[in-house]
Amino acid sequence: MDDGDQSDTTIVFAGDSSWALRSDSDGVYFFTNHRETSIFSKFNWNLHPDDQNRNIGLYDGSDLAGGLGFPDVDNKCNNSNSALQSSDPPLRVRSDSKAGGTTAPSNPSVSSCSSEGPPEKSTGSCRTPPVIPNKVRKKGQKRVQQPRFAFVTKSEVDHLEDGYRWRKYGQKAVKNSPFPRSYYRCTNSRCTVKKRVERSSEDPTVIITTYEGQHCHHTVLGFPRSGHGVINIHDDQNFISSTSTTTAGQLGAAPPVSQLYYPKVLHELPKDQNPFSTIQYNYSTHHHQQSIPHHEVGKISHAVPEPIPLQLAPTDEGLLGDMVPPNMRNRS
DNA sequence: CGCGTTTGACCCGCGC
DNA sequence: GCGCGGGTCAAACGCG
Repeated sequence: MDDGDQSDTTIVFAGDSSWALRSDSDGVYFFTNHRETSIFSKFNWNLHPDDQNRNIGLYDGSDLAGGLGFPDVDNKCNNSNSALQSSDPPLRVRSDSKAGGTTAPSNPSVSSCSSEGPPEKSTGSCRTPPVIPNKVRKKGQKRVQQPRFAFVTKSEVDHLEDGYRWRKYGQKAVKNSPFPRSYYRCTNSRCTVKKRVERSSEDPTVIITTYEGQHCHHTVLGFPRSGHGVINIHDDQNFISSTSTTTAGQLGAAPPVSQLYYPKVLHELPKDQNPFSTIQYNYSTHHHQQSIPHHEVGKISHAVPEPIPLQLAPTDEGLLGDMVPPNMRNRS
């Protein structure tokens, strides 16, 4: 059984503002239309410039590094991206003796990851130093974080394969939730990307994966693989999110890897049939859906027959059938 | 032995 | 100032 063969994903661009967000789902990035493009570009979403309707291809099949929400390989560990620089998190350095250096780097950004700084003990992380001492940080200076976004994914497996290797560095109990939150770093020594994985307390079938930062390297395992994708953008003045449904199980020869790279086409579902309306509602008060035109779909998909939204691959049914919202069952 | 996970401790920001 | 919750560290441990 390919766990994770099927999942349904809501992609939320959470704010790259301060940490003082009440929750990730409240993370708001203030988008205007052109800034949407900008933000997508940050993550190297392959926006088609002629796409006037904010349709987004997950990747164009030629860009191995351009997986869903992941950057192209252009040494972003150096953070040449000025936008990232501006939002570089003044990551903390433990001020206790264990942390070793408490000296603030001349450049508080993570840009030094590629060359200087003592290699981290086990991961060789490019956090050089890994964090900035808060005691050095100017008083009142808000801790900012890198651009981040979250995938809200229906899945039984907590850790969704996304083509990158992650090292878990922490786990915390989440208040008002029986499910812990796990913290991961990219194992690439030059990569600063982190992600948090937690299961929704409201819907245990929902995995919330929050990515922070940009990968500066290729995926492993030859990601992304062939896929099929449409992202439907929902936005209001203060918010942008997107939704796609995915399936990997229908790919047959494809290993049970990332759901993220096997998005189904999500047709324009009536709102009352949208199984994720509840989830989306957490982020936005209203949506409008748009689908990638067929010619765009063709550019980014092959090998996957056009699925019906939320249709389960046969082998998925036993495991995931219960995850299908009642209003979406018996649709095939 | 290297790599990844676990887990308790620690630090910080924030609200009261 | 204190308590709480979130995020991180790092020693210990497990596994291949």
